[in-house]
Amino acid sequence: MNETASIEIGLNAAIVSVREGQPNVLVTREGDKWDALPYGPFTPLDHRTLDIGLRNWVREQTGLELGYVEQLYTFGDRGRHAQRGDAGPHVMSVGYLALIGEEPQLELKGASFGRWYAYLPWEDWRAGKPDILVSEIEPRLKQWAERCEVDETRVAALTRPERLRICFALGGGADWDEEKVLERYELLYEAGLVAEARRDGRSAAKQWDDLPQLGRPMQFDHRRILSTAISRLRGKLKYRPVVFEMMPETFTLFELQKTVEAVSGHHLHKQNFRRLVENGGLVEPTGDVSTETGGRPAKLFRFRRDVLLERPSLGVRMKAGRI
Amino acid sequence: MNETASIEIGLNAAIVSVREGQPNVLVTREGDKWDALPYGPFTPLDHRTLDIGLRNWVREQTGLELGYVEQLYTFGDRGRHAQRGDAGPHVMSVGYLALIGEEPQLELKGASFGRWYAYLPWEDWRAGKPDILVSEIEPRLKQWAERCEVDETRVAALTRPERLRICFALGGGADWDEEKVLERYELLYEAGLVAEARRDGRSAAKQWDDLPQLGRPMQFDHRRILSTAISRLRGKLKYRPVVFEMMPETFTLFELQKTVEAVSGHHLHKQNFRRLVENGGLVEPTGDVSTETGGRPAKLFRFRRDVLLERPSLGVRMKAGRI
DNA sequence: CTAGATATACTCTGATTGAGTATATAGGGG
DNA sequence: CCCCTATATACTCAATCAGAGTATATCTAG
Repeated sequence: MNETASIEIGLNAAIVSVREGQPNVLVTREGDKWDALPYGPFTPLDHRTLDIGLRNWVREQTGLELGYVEQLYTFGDRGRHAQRGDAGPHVMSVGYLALIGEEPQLELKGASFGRWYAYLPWEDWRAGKPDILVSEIEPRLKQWAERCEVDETRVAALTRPERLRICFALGGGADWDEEKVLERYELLYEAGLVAEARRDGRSAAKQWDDLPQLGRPMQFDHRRILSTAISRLRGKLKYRPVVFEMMPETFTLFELQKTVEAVSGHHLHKQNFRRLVENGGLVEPTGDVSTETGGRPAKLFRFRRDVLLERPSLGVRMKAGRI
Repeated sequence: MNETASIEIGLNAAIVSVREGQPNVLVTREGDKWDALPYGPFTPLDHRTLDIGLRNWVREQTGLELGYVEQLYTFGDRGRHAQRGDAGPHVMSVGYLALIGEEPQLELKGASFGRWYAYLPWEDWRAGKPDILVSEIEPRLKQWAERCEVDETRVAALTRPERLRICFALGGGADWDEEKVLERYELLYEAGLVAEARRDGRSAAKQWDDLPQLGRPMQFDHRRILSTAISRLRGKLKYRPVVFEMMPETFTLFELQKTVEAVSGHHLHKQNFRRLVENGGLVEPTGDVSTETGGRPAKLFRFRRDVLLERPSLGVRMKAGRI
C-alpha cells in the first residue's frame, strides 16, 4: 500500500533573463511538442542539497553557471502527469527560480530563451491593458462566472464573481494586481480557457467553442511553474534588490528601469524612478557615460553591493504609473 | 546507483497559535528526547496533493482541522538525519506553516503547545533587547567572527563580520531585522552555538567551553523549520491580513495589537496601530464592548472579510516602535 | 468620590510618493 | 552654422502617510 518506492523527485527550473526589454525564460523545444522548462532528477546520493543538485544538472545540461537561485514550490500532484497516464512513477517536482545576467551560448540542443509574455500575454501591461484581455478573456470569464454551479465545495470559498474581481479586477472595486500571476493562471485553467485544461480533460474546457489559443501552452504544469516564478519575482522586486541579478556590470538608469518594467509588466514614471534608485543608495555612478542612447549621453551606474549590508531590505518599490 | 527507491517524503508542520499574548507552536515530546514538530509521511496513492496529505494526517493524529496552510520549504539534505546515521532512507521533507485561531483539546498524546521564544529566545524584543543576546550570544559571535579562517569557499560570499552586521545588527550600520529569523538560526548553527550543531558533530561546536543552552533545542532540523515559519509569518504580516487567522471571531484592538506584537516580536505604538487598522478598513465594530480589559470598556471588532476583495494586498505594515 | 487603569481621539512634524515642469546635452538635417 | 528632436537630468508642488506625543473618556476598586 505505502509504495514509497515509486516516488521520483525532479527539479524544474525557471531560468530567467531580461534582454532588450524582454523578459525571457529558458525552455526546451522538440518537434511538435509543447515547450517545457528544463528538468533534472534529484539524486540524493550524488548531491547533498536540492540547490546543489539543481546547479549541477543545469551546468551539465546547458553549460550555464547559475548565480541567484530560489526555491519556489513543491508539487506532489497525482494529476501532474495525466498525459502519460497514472501508471508511471509518481513524480514530486520542486520548482526553482534562477536569475542570470546575460544570455550565453547554450550547449543544450533544442534549448532557447522564450519570451514570458508569449506564454502569458495578459500579464504585459507596459503598453496599456492587453487586447487579449478585453477581446477574449474577460467576456469568457464573465460567462463562466454566471454559469456558477453550486460546486463551491470548499468552506468559506469565494464565489466566482468575487474571484474575478480579485484576480482580474473585473466588476470594479479592485485594481489589477501584478503579483497575482499564479492566481490568474489557475483561474484560467479552472475555467478551461488554457490549452492545458483541455489536454488534462477538465470538464470546463469542453464548454468553449472556437476558443483561440490564449498564450503559448507548455508541457505538464510548466506554465503554472512559470507563473509561480513571475509572481515571486514581481513581489520580491519591491523589497529586495534582485533586479541587479539580471543586469550587466554597468548600466544606465533607463536600462534599469526598462528591466524593472519588463519584469513587473507595467510602465513606470521615469523621474520618480531615478529619484528612488539614486536616493535609495542602490547604485553609484562609474564616472563613464553611454552615448548609445540617442540623445544626451546617459551616466553609467553600477550596483552598490554594500546596500546588502546597510539596509535590512530594499527594493525598487513603487506603484504602477500611468502610461 | 540511482537508488530512487530509498527516498521517502515527509511533511512537517509548524502549527501556530497565539494565546494570552504568547505565540505557540504544536510540538510532540516523549521521554528525554528533544521536542519535535509533528510529522507525517506523504503517500501519493492516498492523497492527491501535498496540502491534502498534510491536512489528513494532522486531522488523524491530532483531531485538528487546519484552516490557513502555507508551504514553506522543501529540504533534501543528506545531513538531516545525521543522528540515525546515513544508512536509513533519504527523507525529503516539505515544511508547512499552519495558523489556527484557538487551541483545542489535543487527541495526540505527548503533544502540546510550546512557546516560540522558549526555542528562540533572542527573537523576542517586546520587552527590549533580550538579555541572552547581550550576555551570551553577542560576545561569542564576535569571537567567532575574529577567528575567521579562510574558509569562505563560496564565491562572493560575505565575511563573518558582515554577516553579523546583517543578521544580528552587530558592528553598527544596520538595525535588527525581525524577518531574518532563519538567517540568524543558521548563523548560530554554523558558529556552533546551538545544541543541534554539537549533536551533528559540527567542528565549530567544539570550540565552546561552558556554553549555556541557547534556547530549547529540537529534534532533526525542526528548529530550522520553525525559524523558517516565523520568518515567513513575520514577513507576510506586513502585506497580507493573516493575523486574523489567529484571532477569535471578535476581539478588541488591543488584543489584535498584542497578537501582532507576539508574532513580530517587538512592541508597537498603540495609537498609531489603532489608526492604521481602523483607517485601513481591516475591521468593523460589532457594536458590543468588552469589559474584561480593566479600564474603560473596549469596543469589539471583527475582521472585514471584504477587504480581501477590495485591496490587492493589505497587512499590518508598520515599523518597530520604541518601548 | 477619587485614584488608577485602560480605551479612544486628536495634533504636529517630517518623510515619502505621485505627478508635473524645466533645463542640459547629444546627433542630424538644412 | 543653427534649429529640431530625442534623450537625460534636475527641480517643484501637493497629497498622503508614519512616527511620536498630548488630551480626553469611561470603566473598577477602595
